Amino acid sequence: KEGKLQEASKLLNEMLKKGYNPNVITYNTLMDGLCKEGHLNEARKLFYEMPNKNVCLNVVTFNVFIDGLCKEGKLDEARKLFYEMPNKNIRPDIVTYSTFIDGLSKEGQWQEATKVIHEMLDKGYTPDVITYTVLVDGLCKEGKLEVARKLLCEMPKHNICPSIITYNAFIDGLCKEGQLQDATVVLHEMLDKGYTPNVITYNAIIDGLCKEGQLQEATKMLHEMLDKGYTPNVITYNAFIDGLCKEGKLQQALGLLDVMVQTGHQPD
RNA sequence: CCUGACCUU
Repeated sequence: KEGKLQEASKLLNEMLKKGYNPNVITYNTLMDGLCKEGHLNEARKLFYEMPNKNVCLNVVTFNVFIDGLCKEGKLDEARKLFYEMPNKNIRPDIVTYSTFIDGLSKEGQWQEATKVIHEMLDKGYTPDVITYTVLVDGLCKEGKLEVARKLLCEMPKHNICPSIITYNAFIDGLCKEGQLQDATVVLHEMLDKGYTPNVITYNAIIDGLCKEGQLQEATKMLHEMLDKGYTPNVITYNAFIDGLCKEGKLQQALGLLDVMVQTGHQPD
């Protein structure tokens, strides 16, 4: 989690040499780190080496690797693994389903995603807040805002509380469709229900406003954010700078770049 | 002791 994968890999080799037996958790932990640092090939090597070292793969091994593959755009390989799991006597769990459905929806494979969702429900798995969020986000990005809204509203009926991330996904969807007034309505619904928005909530709205050319409104939002004690991040500034550039306000954009640097935010 | 969801270009 500190990104020191070389050191971690060295330790694994040392363990093997000294005759300690790494277990499935050792391998899963390392594979996850490797995937997240973009060393998918190294992770794959471990995945196929585990049986030779007499370590049994478990559902987390598959979950980690399927997620890594999806995030690197290797959906075909992820799919193969997903469908192979039953042959290895490993049942996909709710994490496997959410991970794979997220991967499919991010690649626009909505047909297959729907099939997998039905399989999941047929097998009696109960979607959790993350499964719902994956779906809300995917639907929003497909422009199916009303379906997403319906799902969001149904969650409490199934005793699942939307999280801040669920709301953020929906608010972002509304903003991207230009439904900014609705986005602020949802924001206030959130506040009424006692949720605390975060920088991502504000960024989604600021970006939406900037893209609509409502820069003065966006500025107001930024100040609301600051007043409430939230710190803008590099994405906040980027969204703003992009909005200013697209409105031809290059002087202001450059000015904001200065503010950014002076407030200790590293431009990327 | 390990795994899944949200924001800019």
